[in-house]
Amino acid sequence: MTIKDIARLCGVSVSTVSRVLNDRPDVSEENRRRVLEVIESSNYIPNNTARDLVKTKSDAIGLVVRGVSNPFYTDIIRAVEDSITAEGFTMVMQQIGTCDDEIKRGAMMEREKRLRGIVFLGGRSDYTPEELTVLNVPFVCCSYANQYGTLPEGSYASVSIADEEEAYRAVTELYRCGHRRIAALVARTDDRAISQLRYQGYLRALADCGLPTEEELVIRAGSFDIGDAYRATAEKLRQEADFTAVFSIADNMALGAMRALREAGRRVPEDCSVIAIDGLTMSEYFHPMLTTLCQPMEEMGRRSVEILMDMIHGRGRPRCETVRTVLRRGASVRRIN
Amino acid sequence: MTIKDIARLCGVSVSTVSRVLNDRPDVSEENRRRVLEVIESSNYIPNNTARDLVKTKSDAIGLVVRGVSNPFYTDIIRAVEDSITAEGFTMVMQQIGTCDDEIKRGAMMEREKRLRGIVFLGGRSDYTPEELTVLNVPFVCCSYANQYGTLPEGSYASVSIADEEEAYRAVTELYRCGHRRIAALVARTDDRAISQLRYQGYLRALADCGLPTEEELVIRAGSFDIGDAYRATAEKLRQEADFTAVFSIADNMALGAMRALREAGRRVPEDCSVIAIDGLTMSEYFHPMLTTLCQPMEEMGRRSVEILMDMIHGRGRPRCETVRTVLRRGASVRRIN
DNA sequence: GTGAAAGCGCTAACAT
DNA sequence: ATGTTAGCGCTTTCAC
Repeated sequence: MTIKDIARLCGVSVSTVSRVLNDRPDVSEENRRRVLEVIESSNYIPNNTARDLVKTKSDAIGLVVRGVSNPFYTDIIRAVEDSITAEGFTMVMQQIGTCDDEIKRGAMMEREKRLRGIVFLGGRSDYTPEELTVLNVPFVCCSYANQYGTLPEGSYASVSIADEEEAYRAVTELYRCGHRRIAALVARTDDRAISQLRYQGYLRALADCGLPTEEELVIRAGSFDIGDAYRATAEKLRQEADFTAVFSIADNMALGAMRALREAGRRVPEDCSVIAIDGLTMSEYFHPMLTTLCQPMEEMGRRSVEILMDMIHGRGRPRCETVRTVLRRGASVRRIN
Repeated sequence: MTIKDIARLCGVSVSTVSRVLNDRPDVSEENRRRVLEVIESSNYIPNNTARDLVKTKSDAIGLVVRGVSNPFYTDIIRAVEDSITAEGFTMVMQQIGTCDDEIKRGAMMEREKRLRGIVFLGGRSDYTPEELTVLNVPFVCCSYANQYGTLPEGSYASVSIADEEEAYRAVTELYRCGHRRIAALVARTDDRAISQLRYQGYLRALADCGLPTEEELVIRAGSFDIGDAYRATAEKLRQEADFTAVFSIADNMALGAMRALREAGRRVPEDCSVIAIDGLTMSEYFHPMLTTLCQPMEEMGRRSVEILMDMIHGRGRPRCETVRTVLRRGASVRRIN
């Protein structure tokens, strides 16, 4: 069933049918009604492929997700998908490994799929202007930004929290509660992305509080995976590392750490406090409830798509939005002063 | 950059370039090399849209996810996406609400996107042959099956656990541990899908164990959402319902229930045991560790795509695979006999 | 082995 | 207001 068949069935030309299909005004009411009727009764659905071809563009937005093991992305993916669909576009999602280059993969998808835009979830924060030249459609970085300042103002879009500052805030919160031996649970300290940024916030907070930086206090999990965090924390505890609080760069990792603490006989928060950043729903159900800086995930997904749409429709330059976290006080942090 | 440009650059015809692009044998080695060279150096990527149009089919597999709030789907979505990409196809994902009709949405997508196949995640279990006629491409039901037997053998494909039986198994496990007052935490009892099937398994188990069915023992959450499960359980506890164990139809819901129990002053498992079905990674990190029947999620996603590929490539009829769960004993169930 | 040409289903001038 | 027609970029006969 093609547009031709509909045209024949209605006794009109294909252009008339096409006009009805695209809600053009220049069709007589009578013809419009007839065409609509036939379309309805024949169950006709236009071939998007043909439409895309002639318009030399599709209705697809690519979502490139880097690092699959973080449940933090789940809610964002949902919000992104919802928004994209609500805007009349289609989401094509592709996951890539932590070692893959999201820009290259995005560029591939862009051309193969004739994408109209791309949302990157969880990428590096230090793109160079040169490597971005392969991208010819608007894109927006969701949940991370160019926080190393390697890109000129206005040349890219992002929606994220201020990772370094929020980490700083979390750590000083522990300091205010009297903690002086504060450990950091990180994925890596050199990923040029979220983990490194939050680690830097941790370091700055320690410095500002007049606390020394010690390798003993850094728990390196290697990834954002809950199991890795659990094992790394367990190992650190086995070495009898001395700390009264843990700042985890992610909720997910904090939950792994809490199990390790528990199994090592250290109660949270009596023997060790835990604070994290992310605000997973799940964290509210743990015992003790995790104290965490909540990212507005639904909003972040939504805003990302809004910015992308503005760019696609030529409304304004790319812009970077920084959203604030909200401290959700659970019961995993104890005052000790 | 189109195929024409490449042809011109190489001094050959578009057909020759097309042949090279599609790995046809009938091209001279010399031409092939030249074309490949130019393609490489010019960064040319074929327009998939045009290819799809002429082949009257795309490389897209649709993933229709129904009910967004269940973290159980996360891992499956990942496995499905990985497998689809590995097979050289593209995943187009669409989420739909619990009230939407997945078959209708699938049919829409099928035609708009020229899908080659569809994976349904979380649908009803009682399709009629008639309503499936709108689907003209192979599809596979992932994580649920036609367990009401409304479809003729060999007319659909699925990968799932035997929901009713696994629920039966979970409940009898509680019985064996001495529990006689066993509550069921369900989403609904009439959704013609997973919740109802597992509830039926619960009922059968009670009957076989000679235990009466009581409304007092049914906690109706209305959805699979953790918050709904938490609230429903809290409400049931406020009514001082009398039970020593809870069978939750999903891990996620069990975690909500455990918080409600804790807040009501009931310790798990000392005062109340909890068992569930799903096997979320997260459940291993809760305290007490949740005892649950684990579904092989990664395998389920992978197998679904394998079956779909077989159907797309005309290898064999649709088939239904039932996978077994594995009991992961946590610490949430206590023997009381 | 290679090229010319006819479409795939649709949109968008352009003509009427 | 409506119809005619030329492509969009590619694959695939069908000649040569």
